[in-house]
Amino acid sequence: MEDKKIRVRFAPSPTGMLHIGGARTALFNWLYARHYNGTFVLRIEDTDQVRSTEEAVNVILEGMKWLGLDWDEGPGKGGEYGPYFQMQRLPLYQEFAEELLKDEKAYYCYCTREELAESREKQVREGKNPKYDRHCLNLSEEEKKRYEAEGRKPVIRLKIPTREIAFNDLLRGEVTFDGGLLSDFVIMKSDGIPTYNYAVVIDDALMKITDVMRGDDHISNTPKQIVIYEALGFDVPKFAHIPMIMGQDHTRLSKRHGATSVMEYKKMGYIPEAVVNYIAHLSWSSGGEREIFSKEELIKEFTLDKISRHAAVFSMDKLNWFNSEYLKNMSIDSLTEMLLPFLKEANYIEDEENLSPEKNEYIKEVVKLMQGRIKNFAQFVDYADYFFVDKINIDPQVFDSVLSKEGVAGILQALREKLSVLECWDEKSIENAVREVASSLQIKGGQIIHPTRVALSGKKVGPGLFELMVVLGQDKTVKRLKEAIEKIEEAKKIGS
RNA sequence: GGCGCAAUCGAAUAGUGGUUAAUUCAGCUGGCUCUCAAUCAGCAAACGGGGGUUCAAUUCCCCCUUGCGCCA
Repeated sequence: MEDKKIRVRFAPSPTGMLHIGGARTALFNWLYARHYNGTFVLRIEDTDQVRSTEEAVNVILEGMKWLGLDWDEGPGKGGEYGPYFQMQRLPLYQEFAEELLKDEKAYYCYCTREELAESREKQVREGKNPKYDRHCLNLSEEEKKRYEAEGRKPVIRLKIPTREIAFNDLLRGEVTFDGGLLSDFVIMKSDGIPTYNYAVVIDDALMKITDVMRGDDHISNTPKQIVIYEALGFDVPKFAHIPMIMGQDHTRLSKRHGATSVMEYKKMGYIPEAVVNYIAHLSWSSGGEREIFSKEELIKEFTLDKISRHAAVFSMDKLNWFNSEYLKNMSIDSLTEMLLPFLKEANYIEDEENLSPEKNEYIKEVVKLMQGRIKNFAQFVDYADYFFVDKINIDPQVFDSVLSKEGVAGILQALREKLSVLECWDEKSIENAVREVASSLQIKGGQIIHPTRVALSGKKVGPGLFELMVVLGQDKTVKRLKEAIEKIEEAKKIGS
């Protein structure tokens, strides 16, 4: 059985976004399947009818696709163990529940919420650990009829054996639980919908899943599931419980920690390969010192023994580092192409499909200046705005600290005069011109360069000034110098 | 509350029964430079506590603590 082909699955609930933790679980399963030439199944656990939406299903599929995690069986793919949506598998759960009832491994329970609460309170009062009191375990047919006549709808509970339940976790070794402490939990609700722990077993068993890799928040669910596997005579799969991902404050990752949905990273302009590369390194490492790996390399390197057992903290800093590494190593052409949707979104360009060759060339020049300076595309939009808008925005604080200094207007004026008649608009000529102005005014280069940068870009930081001016062009440079001078004069008037 | 899982610099990970406990990110200092970024050089920074086992424990075992999770 060791050489049986590996089958793993990712089984998200479509109740929201595909979040970072889910994506990492999906990734580990995917890497594991690809490494061992196994099968990666995607199953949608949509039995939570209140919270599940079709929209959320699409968002999850979209996220998986964006990350490049393709599934062999599942939505849109089919497969011989379908359907892959739990709500389409309801008859299956019913069928096996009946088998359990017949074998007396499960039983109908008619207890009401109130009765259960009362029993629980009583047990707590007596200092016991509350669990279902098995009131309905041996109901006679008459008692059942009487309850039904009262209009009660039964649930189905599983009979938990009083013995030790153990399993061998691939990452943690043997984990044991005392079955006597477990309650006879509900497997089928009164509306015919299976509960999580039950449905997951039926599906994993019928889908012939060999290795269940999931978050370690499921460790405590595992003994319950094992009871079902055994009650039904199914092969128990291997389990590997991977550590969870926490936020900076070491609590479960949630909206409070900023972006937790993978699609938000797309929106912010992260590269999917970088995101994959980073989340692969949460609780996993190659063992060596290299951290940058392509997907193919990750597949090659990925094995269970390199997964650590403790929770990892998500770090935006590290993600940013991964992303800028990818950014730095990308060609200007592909970088530009990936950037276009963001420029469109920001209204910097009209139509990303039909760009004029000149405009395209211009964007590439800007990209050259910004590559190595940005962590993601959203930041590009922010840092490079002045290349795309007509009127630049100068932060009042920046204006005060740089442009309203004594003598700045005169400096910019001198520079404007020089540059407006400059014959040759290349980096060298511009630099010469700027330095000449500086020396004729007997000031240092920096004293002219810094205010000029603010005048042209509205920012104190950015690319080298001369290359910036080359890309911006002579007309705009001169125009913005003029506008800055006017602004300074205006501010003075108001001030005095 | 019961049960379970975990524990190495701020973060992610290496690592070993005897080591100067390593690397990356972040931080700090300096070089380069018109700023920022990049880059280069350097600095700082950790084995949660207590018992064992052992000549020796960060490493193996137990307890505690703390964190997280599941159930209630």
